[in-house]
Amino acid sequence: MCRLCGRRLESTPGSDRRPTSWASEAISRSCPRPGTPCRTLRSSACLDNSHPADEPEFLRPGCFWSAAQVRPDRPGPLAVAGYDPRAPHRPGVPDRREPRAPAVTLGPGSTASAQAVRLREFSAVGSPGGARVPSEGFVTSITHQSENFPEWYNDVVLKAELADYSPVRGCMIIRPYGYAIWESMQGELDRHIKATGHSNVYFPLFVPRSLLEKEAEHVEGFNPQVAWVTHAGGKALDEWLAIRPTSEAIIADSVKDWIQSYRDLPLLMNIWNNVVRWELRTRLFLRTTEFLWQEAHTFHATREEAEAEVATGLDCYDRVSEEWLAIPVIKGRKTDGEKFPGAEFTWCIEAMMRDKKALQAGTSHMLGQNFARAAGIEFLDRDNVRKNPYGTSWGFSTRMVGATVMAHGDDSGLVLPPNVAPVQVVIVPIFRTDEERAAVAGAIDRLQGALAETPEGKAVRVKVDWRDESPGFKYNHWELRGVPFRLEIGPRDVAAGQAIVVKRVDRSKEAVPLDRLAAELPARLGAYQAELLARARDFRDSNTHQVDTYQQLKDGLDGEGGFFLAPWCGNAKCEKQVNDETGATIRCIPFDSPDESGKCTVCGGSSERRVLFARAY
RNA sequence: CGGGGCGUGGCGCAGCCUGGUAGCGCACCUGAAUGGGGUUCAGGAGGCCGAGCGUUCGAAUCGCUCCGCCCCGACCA
Repeated sequence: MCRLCGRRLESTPGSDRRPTSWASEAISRSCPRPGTPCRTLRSSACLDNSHPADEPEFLRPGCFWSAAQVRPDRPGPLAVAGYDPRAPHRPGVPDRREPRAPAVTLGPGSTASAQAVRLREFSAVGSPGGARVPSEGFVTSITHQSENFPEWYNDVVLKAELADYSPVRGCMIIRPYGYAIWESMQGELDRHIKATGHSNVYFPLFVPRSLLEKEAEHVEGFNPQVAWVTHAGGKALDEWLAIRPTSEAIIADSVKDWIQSYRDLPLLMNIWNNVVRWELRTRLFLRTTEFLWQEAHTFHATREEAEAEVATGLDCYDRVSEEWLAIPVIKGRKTDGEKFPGAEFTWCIEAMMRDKKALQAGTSHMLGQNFARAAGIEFLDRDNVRKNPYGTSWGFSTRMVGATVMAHGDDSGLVLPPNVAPVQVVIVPIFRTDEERAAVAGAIDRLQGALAETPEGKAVRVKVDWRDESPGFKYNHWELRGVPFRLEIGPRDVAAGQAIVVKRVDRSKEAVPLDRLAAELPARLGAYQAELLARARDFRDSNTHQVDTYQQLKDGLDGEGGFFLAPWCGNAKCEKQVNDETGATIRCIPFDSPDESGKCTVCGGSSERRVLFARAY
């Protein structure tokens, strides 16, 4: 019922596609006054001209969002993302919203569930209400990894304040602490990209439909995931605008006038932006409807040069991943079934998370002449022949924040590599009286002064936690946030001229003289960074297995899990069978897997090398 | 889309059967003590009980309709 005019709002059949909760409400609550364009909204008012003053701000004519979300020319307003008007309607597509993690309270947890965990822990050590055994783990309201890894992940991302859910389904809000982590890896990758000769540029958010549809395989691959703007300025657009799912199409079109001669090549560009891909199933950072990333786009005169560029891109990712995020990766080539729509081939890096599942950490695509040809880009080569340039594109996204969480975290929360940690060292002062406080503060001031003038000039990101909370509370607070080192400085330490240095990753404690601490911290952070990488590499290697029969592969996947290197004949049918029957996919054909003749794990046909099978995110 | 369940302060829940204008824990604010692994005590602020319509003197509670969410299945990847 329209709350303004009282007309009944009727349900519209076929409203099973639900891009957002409120848009779906709009769809199913259209107000069918005959002959009157009617825009009905979540407020359950029918917003026709008779009561325009009540229109929500964001629905007034001229407002972009009103245009994007509502179609006045249809009884059921349909600006439906992922909706291909040419496709037959498919009923029965379910609403697959990722379940929200049970929201949680921060801080000293005593929510019901936290208490349940606490009770469980007490009973686990056999002394309900008795003294806690420190090594038995902390009282915490984070789900244990071994209990339910996805829930652990959600708990950590929310409680460490990396991100939050948004009012729009599938989208996320990146909070300051999470954004700082993103900025760190973004900065590092940007340095690599520039060092390899690329320039940052910007292209529009909107892609005219005709451009997106020029490359046939590309359209087909992306169409189901594209969000369309159908209205703007209060009226229907003659040509729909896609909200970019990626920018190949618009870039290829835009640069065609820039490239006339081989002298204009190579053209090496990079964009930092957001893209939208309508996902049915989303997870914070790992797969969101809108995400932030970098996409490099290059054009070259020769195939060889373009192929070298694909390697350059992958190399940037490999280095950022290993050197900055301490995540070891396996480089390889995607199978044809997994490659980018419109590419000739796709290279990738794959990483192992602590639940032994794989995560695609970055991809680099050889576009060949596909997009150039579709967009009509031609240049005159040395030999005075007009040719289409060869293109590449490569992308690295906020998903890597999730990868960092899942590659290093433990039951106490995040474990961050120092390079990306927004806070590398947290100092927790301990005192009772004002005199003690003053003494501790003095020691901390001197330490901070010394840190500011480290010989290497390398600033250490230090935070002193003076909040009026108990020390134990602060320990847990910063452990949850993955801070690599904690310094405890109390009266006893000031007297002894030392600080207690606690490593987050193994919680080891060590007394270090205050006068050496500042000089040593950078090296300790460096060692910590290396230790995390080594730890992750050990974990991955010890969970990577060679298997030769399908039975072994299935047993392995269902058993302890991990990565499985197995022979494959190259046939897509075998690939699909494994996926259908085990849920695993071929993550890549690793570059470092040696030539080795064998029999395909699935069909027994001849295989030239082993490929990497795993269940993946 | 089929079957089941659930919507009550920020979060987790009780109250509903047997209508009388809302309560608990955590989080939040204030004060004091405490402070070397999630510290106590005291005081305080915060809720049109998912929405609409009905029944009634009176609805969180009863009835109808709608909306949203979760689980299982099917579908998709």
